[in-house]
Amino acid sequence: MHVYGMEAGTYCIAGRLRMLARLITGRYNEAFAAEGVTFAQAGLLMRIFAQPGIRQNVLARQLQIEKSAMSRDVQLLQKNGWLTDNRRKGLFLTEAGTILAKRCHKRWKVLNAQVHDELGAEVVDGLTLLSEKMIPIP
Amino acid sequence: MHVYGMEAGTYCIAGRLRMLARLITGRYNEAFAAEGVTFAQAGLLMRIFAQPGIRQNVLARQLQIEKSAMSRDVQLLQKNGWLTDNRRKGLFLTEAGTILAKRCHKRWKVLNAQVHDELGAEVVDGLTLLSEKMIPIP
DNA sequence: TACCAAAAGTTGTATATGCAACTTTATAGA
DNA sequence: TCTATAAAGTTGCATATACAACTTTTGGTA
Repeated sequence: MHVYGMEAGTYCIAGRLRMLARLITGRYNEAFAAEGVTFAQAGLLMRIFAQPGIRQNVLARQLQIEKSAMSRDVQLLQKNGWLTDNRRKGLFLTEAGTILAKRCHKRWKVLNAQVHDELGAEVVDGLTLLSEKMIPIP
Repeated sequence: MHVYGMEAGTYCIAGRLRMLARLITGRYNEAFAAEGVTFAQAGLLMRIFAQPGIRQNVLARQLQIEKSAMSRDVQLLQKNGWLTDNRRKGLFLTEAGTILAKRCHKRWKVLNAQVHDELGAEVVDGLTLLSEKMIPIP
């Protein structure tokens, strides 16, 4: 077997996904940094805005993240005064949280369009379909 | 504005990518666990097999991970006796490392085909093209 | 109401990763 | 050869995440 026999085959799709995820996450984080939040925080704020009263476990399922990670993220939002203090009855934004969610949404729209262009509609649509297929209850 | 006005728009492509990356990474890790290595370690072993003498910084660029993360991953491989001890002259596999790389490659082939089927050729090809476009020097 | 089991949420621990500062190695030019 | 600079590699630190154990809440039933 010659030296390069394995080369063409050694990529892992997982690696590709992770690499792209890192790059794109960086872009989102840069954009949301202007609002003083991370990509993850902005995403949560926007989702809670859209689905007030949503439970952590539902969000965790939608976003496919650990409930423990969700718990900590939510605690952070509350510490910043963006959530009401009745967390365990469902998640609701405060005034400040609502304002911030709207500001994030504006930035999101611009950036998402950019990224959509860069990645190409096929890939994005493919990813979207996959996500929907893989999430039990969106 | 009604409550669900923002809902359709709150997903972030970054989130989709990260979610899928988590899911798929889990699959690879499960498969490689039978060889006692993680997905990341297996990937490195296979790449060093294919490109003996490669430098850490080149690998880091190819995989788009931090050079610091690469340094630590490489140290781990060496601690396990899979790399020769001339790390700074380029990376070379030991006998044990070579054997393991080949075993990993067998598993990789099976799993990659499975994942390829599940995700669909369009998405995988799309991701592959993107990766190649985004990596400065493959 | 009282109790039990399941679901939801929290916390501890280990590991992974990004960023920045630092050290070591390589390279070009006097 | 010697030196200055850049490149490569390492380490420290902060944060993110997975997994597991634990606590709290919920919902059904006697």
